[in-house]
Amino acid sequence: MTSEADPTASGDPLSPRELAAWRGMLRVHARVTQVLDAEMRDAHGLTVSQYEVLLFLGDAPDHRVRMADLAARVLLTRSGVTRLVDRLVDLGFVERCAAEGDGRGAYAQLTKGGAEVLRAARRTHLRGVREQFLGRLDDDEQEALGDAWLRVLGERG
Amino acid sequence: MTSEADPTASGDPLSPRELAAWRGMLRVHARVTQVLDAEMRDAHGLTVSQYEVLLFLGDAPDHRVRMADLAARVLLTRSGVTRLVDRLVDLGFVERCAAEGDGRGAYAQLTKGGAEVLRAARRTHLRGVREQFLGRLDDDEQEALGDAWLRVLGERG
DNA sequence: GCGAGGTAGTTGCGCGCGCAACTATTCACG
DNA sequence: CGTGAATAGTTGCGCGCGCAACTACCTCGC
Repeated sequence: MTSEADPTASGDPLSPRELAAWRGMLRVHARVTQVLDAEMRDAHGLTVSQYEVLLFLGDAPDHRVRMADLAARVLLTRSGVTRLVDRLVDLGFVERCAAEGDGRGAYAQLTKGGAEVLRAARRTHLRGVREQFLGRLDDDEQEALGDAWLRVLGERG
Repeated sequence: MTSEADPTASGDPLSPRELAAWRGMLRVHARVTQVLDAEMRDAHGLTVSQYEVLLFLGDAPDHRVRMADLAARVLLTRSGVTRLVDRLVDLGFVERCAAEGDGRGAYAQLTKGGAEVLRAARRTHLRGVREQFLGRLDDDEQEALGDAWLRVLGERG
Protein backbone atom coordinates (compact mmCIF):
# COMPACT_ATOMS: atom_id res chain seq x y z
CA MET A 1 0.00 0.00 0.00
CA THR A 2 2.68 2.50 0.98
CA SER A 3 6.04 2.50 -0.74
CA GLU A 4 8.56 0.31 1.02
CA ALA A 5 11.04 3.21 1.13
CA ASP A 6 8.53 5.67 2.54
CA PRO A 7 10.26 7.68 5.26
CA THR A 8 7.03 7.58 7.26
CA ALA A 9 6.68 3.83 6.87
CA SER A 10 3.85 2.19 8.75
CA GLY A 11 5.97 0.75 11.50
CA ASP A 12 7.82 3.89 12.48
CA PRO A 13 6.75 5.49 15.73
CA LEU A 14 4.78 8.69 15.53
CA SER A 15 6.74 11.90 15.22
CA PRO A 16 6.09 14.60 17.81
CA ARG A 17 3.94 16.45 15.32
CA GLU A 18 1.90 13.36 14.54
CA LEU A 19 1.57 12.54 18.19
CA ALA A 20 0.37 16.00 19.07
CA ALA A 21 -2.23 15.94 16.30
CA TRP A 22 -3.48 12.44 17.07
CA ARG A 23 -3.38 12.10 20.83
CA GLY A 24 -4.48 15.69 21.20
CA MET A 25 -7.72 14.86 19.49
CA LEU A 26 -8.25 11.86 21.73
CA ARG A 27 -7.66 13.89 24.85
CA VAL A 28 -9.78 16.81 23.75
CA HIS A 29 -12.63 14.58 22.71
CA ALA A 30 -12.55 12.62 25.94
CA ARG A 31 -12.45 15.68 28.11
CA VAL A 32 -15.01 17.77 26.29
CA THR A 33 -17.58 15.02 25.93
CA GLN A 34 -17.18 14.11 29.57
CA VAL A 35 -17.79 17.65 30.73
CA LEU A 36 -20.72 18.16 28.38
CA ASP A 37 -22.27 14.89 29.49
CA ALA A 38 -21.97 15.82 33.14
CA GLU A 39 -23.45 19.27 32.57
CA MET A 40 -26.35 17.89 30.58
CA ARG A 41 -27.03 15.24 33.17
CA ASP A 42 -26.90 17.63 36.10
CA ALA A 43 -28.98 20.32 34.47
CA HIS A 44 -31.63 18.28 32.68
CA GLY A 45 -31.17 14.58 33.44
CA LEU A 46 -30.27 13.87 29.83
CA THR A 47 -27.30 12.31 28.12
CA VAL A 48 -25.79 14.10 25.16
CA SER A 49 -27.13 11.40 22.83
CA GLN A 50 -30.62 11.93 24.18
CA TYR A 51 -30.21 15.65 23.72
CA GLU A 52 -29.11 15.19 20.14
CA VAL A 53 -32.19 13.14 19.40
CA LEU A 54 -34.41 15.87 20.80
CA LEU A 55 -32.46 18.44 18.80
CA PHE A 56 -32.88 16.58 15.56
CA LEU A 57 -36.56 16.07 16.23
CA GLY A 58 -36.97 19.74 17.02
CA ASP A 59 -35.51 20.76 13.69
CA ALA A 60 -37.52 18.26 11.66
CA PRO A 61 -40.86 18.96 9.93
CA ASP A 62 -43.72 18.14 12.29
CA HIS A 63 -41.10 17.36 14.92
CA ARG A 64 -40.95 13.75 13.83
CA VAL A 65 -38.26 11.61 12.24
CA ARG A 66 -37.93 8.00 11.11
CA MET A 67 -35.91 5.79 13.43
CA ALA A 68 -33.33 4.94 10.79
CA ASP A 69 -32.72 8.61 10.01
CA LEU A 70 -32.23 9.19 13.70
CA ALA A 71 -29.63 6.44 13.83
CA ALA A 72 -27.64 7.95 10.98
CA ARG A 73 -27.65 11.33 12.60
CA VAL A 74 -26.74 10.30 16.12
CA LEU A 75 -23.91 7.97 15.04
CA LEU A 76 -25.61 4.97 16.62
CA THR A 77 -26.90 1.65 15.35
CA ARG A 78 -30.60 1.00 14.96
CA SER A 79 -30.70 -1.03 18.13
CA GLY A 80 -29.08 1.76 20.05
CA VAL A 81 -31.64 4.22 18.78
CA THR A 82 -34.52 1.92 19.66
CA ARG A 83 -33.51 1.91 23.29
CA LEU A 84 -32.53 5.55 23.32
CA VAL A 85 -36.03 6.41 22.15
CA ASP A 86 -37.43 3.96 24.71
CA ARG A 87 -35.88 5.99 27.46
CA LEU A 88 -37.07 9.27 26.00
CA VAL A 89 -40.60 7.84 25.79
CA ASP A 90 -40.39 6.81 29.44
CA LEU A 91 -39.30 10.34 30.28
CA GLY A 92 -42.27 11.69 28.38
CA PHE A 93 -40.22 13.73 25.93
CA VAL A 94 -40.93 11.65 22.84
CA GLU A 95 -43.69 9.41 21.56
CA ARG A 96 -43.73 6.78 18.89
CA CYS A 97 -46.20 6.86 16.03
CA ALA A 98 -46.65 4.63 13.04
CA ALA A 99 -45.66 5.73 9.56
CA GLU A 100 -48.75 6.13 7.38
CA GLY A 101 -47.40 4.85 4.09
CA ASP A 102 -45.16 2.15 5.50
CA GLY A 103 -46.44 -0.45 7.92
CA ARG A 104 -42.93 -1.30 9.04
CA GLY A 105 -41.89 2.18 9.86
CA ALA A 106 -42.11 4.23 13.01
CA TYR A 107 -41.62 7.87 13.72
CA ALA A 108 -40.25 9.33 16.88
CA GLN A 109 -42.10 12.54 17.61
CA LEU A 110 -41.33 15.29 20.07
CA THR A 111 -43.92 15.87 22.80
CA LYS A 112 -44.77 19.20 24.34
CA GLY A 113 -42.65 18.37 27.35
CA GLY A 114 -39.83 17.33 25.06
CA ALA A 115 -39.93 20.65 23.26
CA GLU A 116 -39.70 22.45 26.57
CA VAL A 117 -36.75 20.52 27.88
CA LEU A 118 -35.09 20.86 24.49
CA ARG A 119 -35.22 24.62 24.67
CA ALA A 120 -33.44 24.62 28.01
CA ALA A 121 -31.01 21.85 27.11
CA ARG A 122 -29.99 23.61 23.93
CA ARG A 123 -28.74 26.56 25.91
CA THR A 124 -26.77 24.33 28.23
CA HIS A 125 -25.22 22.45 25.37
CA LEU A 126 -24.29 25.45 23.28
CA ARG A 127 -22.79 27.18 26.24
CA GLY A 128 -20.80 24.07 27.08
CA VAL A 129 -19.51 23.57 23.57
CA ARG A 130 -18.38 27.17 23.42
CA GLU A 131 -16.86 27.11 26.87
CA GLN A 132 -15.03 23.85 26.49
CA PHE A 133 -14.12 23.95 22.84
CA LEU A 134 -15.01 26.67 20.37
CA GLY A 135 -14.34 29.53 22.74
CA ARG A 136 -10.73 28.48 23.10
CA LEU A 137 -10.10 28.72 19.37
CA ASP A 138 -10.04 31.79 17.19
CA ASP A 139 -11.82 32.00 13.85
CA ASP A 140 -8.82 30.88 11.82
CA GLU A 141 -8.30 27.86 13.98
CA GLN A 142 -11.93 26.89 13.68
CA GLU A 143 -11.69 27.25 9.94
CA ALA A 144 -8.55 25.13 9.85
CA LEU A 145 -10.21 22.42 11.91
CA GLY A 146 -13.24 22.36 9.66
CA ASP A 147 -11.01 21.99 6.60
CA ALA A 148 -9.03 19.22 8.25
CA TRP A 149 -12.19 17.27 9.10
CA LEU A 150 -13.38 17.53 5.53
CA ARG A 151 -10.12 16.13 4.30
CA VAL A 152 -10.11 13.29 6.78
CA LEU A 153 -13.72 12.38 6.11
CA GLY A 154 -13.78 13.12 2.43
CA GLU A 155 -10.88 11.39 0.88
CA ARG A 156 -12.52 8.04 0.93
CA GLY A 157 -15.95 7.25 2.23
CA MET B 1 -20.03 34.76 32.52
CA THR B 2 -20.12 36.09 28.95
CA SER B 3 -21.08 39.66 28.25
CA GLU B 4 -24.79 40.04 27.69
CA ALA B 5 -24.16 41.86 24.38
CA ASP B 6 -21.71 39.25 23.10
CA PRO B 7 -22.49 38.63 19.42
CA THR B 8 -21.75 34.94 19.98
CA ALA B 9 -24.00 34.76 23.02
CA SER B 10 -24.43 31.35 24.59
CA GLY B 11 -27.87 30.73 23.21
CA ASP B 12 -27.16 31.49 19.57
CA PRO B 13 -27.02 28.49 17.26
CA LEU B 14 -23.64 27.48 15.96
CA SER B 15 -22.37 29.23 12.88
CA PRO B 16 -21.39 27.07 9.90
CA ARG B 17 -17.74 27.49 10.83
CA GLU B 18 -18.37 26.47 14.42
CA LEU B 19 -20.48 23.57 13.32
CA ALA B 20 -17.86 22.28 10.93
CA ALA B 21 -15.17 22.48 13.60
CA TRP B 22 -17.26 20.87 16.32
CA ARG B 23 -19.31 18.21 14.61
CA GLY B 24 -16.42 17.39 12.35
CA MET B 25 -14.39 16.35 15.34
CA LEU B 26 -17.21 14.19 16.62
CA ARG B 27 -17.61 12.45 13.29
CA VAL B 28 -13.90 11.96 12.73
CA HIS B 29 -13.39 10.63 16.21
CA ALA B 30 -16.30 8.23 15.94
CA ARG B 31 -15.27 6.91 12.60
CA VAL B 32 -11.55 6.60 13.21
CA THR B 33 -11.86 4.92 16.59
CA GLN B 34 -14.42 2.51 15.22
CA VAL B 35 -12.17 1.45 12.34
CA LEU B 36 -9.10 1.17 14.57
CA ASP B 37 -11.02 -0.89 17.10
CA ALA B 38 -12.22 -3.28 14.44
CA GLU B 39 -8.76 -3.68 12.94
CA MET B 40 -7.18 -4.31 16.32
CA ARG B 41 -9.85 -6.80 17.26
CA ASP B 42 -9.64 -8.70 13.98
CA ALA B 43 -5.86 -8.80 13.86
CA HIS B 44 -4.98 -9.43 17.50
CA GLY B 45 -8.14 -9.88 19.55
CA LEU B 46 -7.46 -6.68 21.47
CA THR B 47 -9.38 -3.50 22.05
CA VAL B 48 -7.60 -0.21 21.53
CA SER B 49 -7.65 0.41 25.28
CA GLN B 50 -5.96 -2.93 25.88
CA TYR B 51 -3.41 -2.10 23.24
CA GLU B 52 -2.67 1.23 24.85
CA VAL B 53 -2.03 -0.45 28.17
CA LEU B 54 0.44 -2.82 26.56
CA LEU B 55 2.05 0.11 24.77
CA PHE B 56 2.51 2.08 27.95
CA LEU B 57 3.89 -0.95 29.74
CA GLY B 58 6.30 -1.60 26.89
CA ASP B 59 7.73 1.90 27.13
CA ALA B 60 8.06 1.87 30.92
CA PRO B 61 11.19 0.91 32.88
CA ASP B 62 11.11 -2.83 33.65
CA HIS B 63 7.90 -2.99 31.64
CA ARG B 64 5.84 -2.32 34.71
CA VAL B 65 3.60 0.55 35.78
CA ARG B 66 1.45 1.38 38.78
CA MET B 67 -2.26 0.94 38.24
CA ALA B 68 -3.07 4.58 38.94
CA ASP B 69 -0.52 5.77 36.41
CA LEU B 70 -2.10 3.45 33.91
CA ALA B 71 -5.50 4.97 34.58
CA ALA B 72 -4.23 8.49 33.97
CA ARG B 73 -2.62 7.49 30.73
CA VAL B 74 -5.49 5.49 29.25
CA LEU B 75 -8.16 8.06 30.12
CA LEU B 76 -10.04 5.60 32.30
CA THR B 77 -11.05 5.46 35.95
CA ARG B 78 -9.27 3.19 38.38
CA SER B 79 -12.07 0.69 38.31
CA GLY B 80 -11.93 0.54 34.55
CA VAL B 81 -8.21 -0.13 34.64
CA THR B 82 -8.62 -2.85 37.24
CA ARG B 83 -10.87 -4.82 34.94
CA LEU B 84 -8.91 -3.97 31.82
CA VAL B 85 -5.85 -5.45 33.47
CA ASP B 86 -7.95 -8.42 34.63
CA ARG B 87 -8.67 -9.25 31.03
CA LEU B 88 -5.06 -8.81 29.97
CA VAL B 89 -4.01 -11.12 32.80
CA ASP B 90 -6.53 -13.71 31.60
CA LEU B 91 -5.07 -13.38 28.11
CA GLY B 92 -1.61 -13.94 29.53
CA PHE B 93 -0.20 -10.65 28.31
CA VAL B 94 0.18 -8.98 31.70
CA GLU B 95 0.75 -10.06 35.28
CA ARG B 96 0.19 -8.29 38.54
CA CYS B 97 2.94 -7.88 41.11
CA ALA B 98 3.03 -6.10 44.44
CA ALA B 99 4.85 -2.82 44.89
CA GLU B 100 7.87 -3.26 47.17
CA GLY B 101 7.80 0.01 49.07
CA ASP B 102 4.01 0.33 49.26
CA GLY B 103 1.81 -2.44 50.57
CA ARG B 104 -1.26 -0.97 48.95
CA GLY B 105 0.20 -0.68 45.51
CA ALA B 106 0.26 -3.04 42.56
CA TYR B 107 2.19 -3.02 39.35
CA ALA B 108 0.98 -4.33 36.05
CA GLN B 109 3.89 -5.92 34.24
CA LEU B 110 4.22 -7.04 30.66
CA THR B 111 4.78 -10.76 30.11
CA LYS B 112 6.83 -12.28 27.33
CA GLY B 113 3.68 -13.08 25.40
CA GLY B 114 2.47 -9.54 25.96
CA ALA B 115 5.65 -8.09 24.51
CA GLU B 116 5.23 -10.24 21.42
CA VAL B 117 1.65 -9.30 20.77
CA LEU B 118 2.53 -5.68 21.43
CA ARG B 119 5.13 -5.68 18.68
CA ALA B 120 2.59 -6.91 16.15
CA ALA B 121 -0.26 -4.76 17.43
CA ARG B 122 1.89 -1.66 17.29
CA ARG B 123 2.31 -2.07 13.56
CA THR B 124 -1.41 -2.52 13.08
CA HIS B 125 -2.23 0.51 15.14
CA LEU B 126 0.32 2.83 13.59
CA ARG B 127 -0.70 1.82 10.12
CA GLY B 128 -4.34 2.39 11.01
CA VAL B 129 -3.76 5.80 12.53
CA ARG B 130 -1.83 6.88 9.48
CA GLU B 131 -4.33 5.42 7.05
CA GLN B 132 -7.42 6.77 8.74
CA PHE B 133 -6.14 10.04 10.08
CA LEU B 134 -2.61 11.39 9.79
CA GLY B 135 -2.11 10.30 6.21
CA ARG B 136 -4.99 12.45 5.08
CA LEU B 137 -3.44 15.61 6.49
CA ASP B 138 -0.32 17.41 5.35
CA ASP B 139 2.37 18.60 7.72
CA ASP B 140 0.91 22.07 8.15
CA GLU B 141 -2.50 20.70 8.99
CA GLN B 142 -1.02 18.35 11.57
CA GLU B 143 0.85 21.25 13.07
CA ALA B 144 -2.30 23.35 13.18
CA LEU B 145 -4.22 20.56 14.87
CA GLY B 146 -1.54 20.10 17.49
CA ASP B 147 -1.59 23.81 18.25
CA ALA B 148 -5.36 23.82 18.47
CA TRP B 149 -5.37 20.93 20.95
CA LEU B 150 -2.84 22.70 23.13
CA ARG B 151 -5.03 25.75 23.24
CA VAL B 152 -8.17 23.79 24.03
CA LEU B 153 -6.48 21.73 26.72
CA GLY B 154 -4.21 24.38 28.11
CA GLU B 155 -6.26 27.43 28.78
CA ARG B 156 -7.70 26.10 31.96
CA GLY B 157 -6.80 22.78 33.47
C1' DG C 1 -51.43 -13.30 -6.73
C1' DC C 2 -47.44 -15.28 -4.70
C1' DG C 3 -43.02 -16.39 -3.39
C1' DA C 4 -38.02 -14.60 -2.77
C1' DG C 5 -35.34 -11.14 -1.22
C1' DG C 6 -34.77 -6.66 0.84
C1' DT C 7 -35.85 -3.21 4.52
C1' DA C 8 -37.50 -1.17 9.32
C1' DG C 9 -37.54 -1.89 13.78
C1' DT C 10 -37.10 -4.69 18.08
C1' DT C 11 -35.07 -8.07 21.28
C1' DG C 12 -31.55 -11.36 23.72
C1' DC C 13 -27.14 -11.26 25.00
C1' DG C 14 -22.68 -9.85 26.45
C1' DC C 15 -19.12 -6.28 26.96
C1' DG C 16 -16.80 -2.34 28.84
C1' DC C 17 -17.24 1.46 31.50
C1' DG C 18 -18.32 4.90 35.64
C1' DC C 19 -20.00 5.61 40.25
C1' DA C 20 -20.04 4.66 44.91
C1' DA C 21 -18.92 1.76 48.61
C1' DC C 22 -15.49 -1.11 50.59
C1' DT C 23 -10.74 -3.00 52.27
C1' DA C 24 -6.07 -2.40 53.16
C1' DT C 25 -2.24 0.37 53.76
C1' DT C 26 0.30 4.70 54.52
C1' DC C 27 0.85 9.35 56.19
C1' DA C 28 0.25 13.44 59.38
C1' DC C 29 0.04 15.07 63.78
C1' DG C 30 -0.42 15.26 68.64
C1' DC D 1 3.12 5.32 69.57
C1' DG D 2 -2.04 6.02 68.30
C1' DT D 3 -5.72 7.86 65.89
C1' DG D 4 -7.87 10.11 61.94
C1' DA D 5 -7.35 11.48 57.17
C1' DA D 6 -5.66 10.33 52.75
C1' DT D 7 -4.40 7.03 49.10
C1' DA D 8 -4.29 2.47 46.08
C1' DG D 9 -6.83 -0.84 44.42
C1' DT D 10 -11.00 -3.83 44.03
C1' DT D 11 -15.96 -4.94 43.86
C1' DG D 12 -21.34 -4.51 43.33
C1' DC D 13 -24.30 -2.44 40.52
C1' DG D 14 -26.46 -0.36 36.66
C1' DC D 15 -26.21 1.90 32.16
C1' DG D 16 -25.65 2.34 27.24
C1' DC D 17 -24.09 0.32 23.36
C1' DG D 18 -23.11 -3.21 19.31
C1' DC D 19 -23.92 -7.66 17.22
C1' DA D 20 -26.77 -11.08 15.58
C1' DA D 21 -31.13 -13.13 15.35
C1' DC D 22 -35.86 -12.30 14.90
C1' DT D 23 -40.58 -10.35 13.31
C1' DA D 24 -43.23 -7.71 10.32
C1' DC D 25 -43.72 -5.49 6.24
C1' DC D 26 -42.70 -3.96 1.44
C1' DT D 27 -41.22 -4.84 -3.47
C1' DC D 28 -40.18 -6.96 -7.53
C1' DG D 29 -40.45 -10.69 -10.94
C1' DC D 30 -42.99 -14.12 -12.81
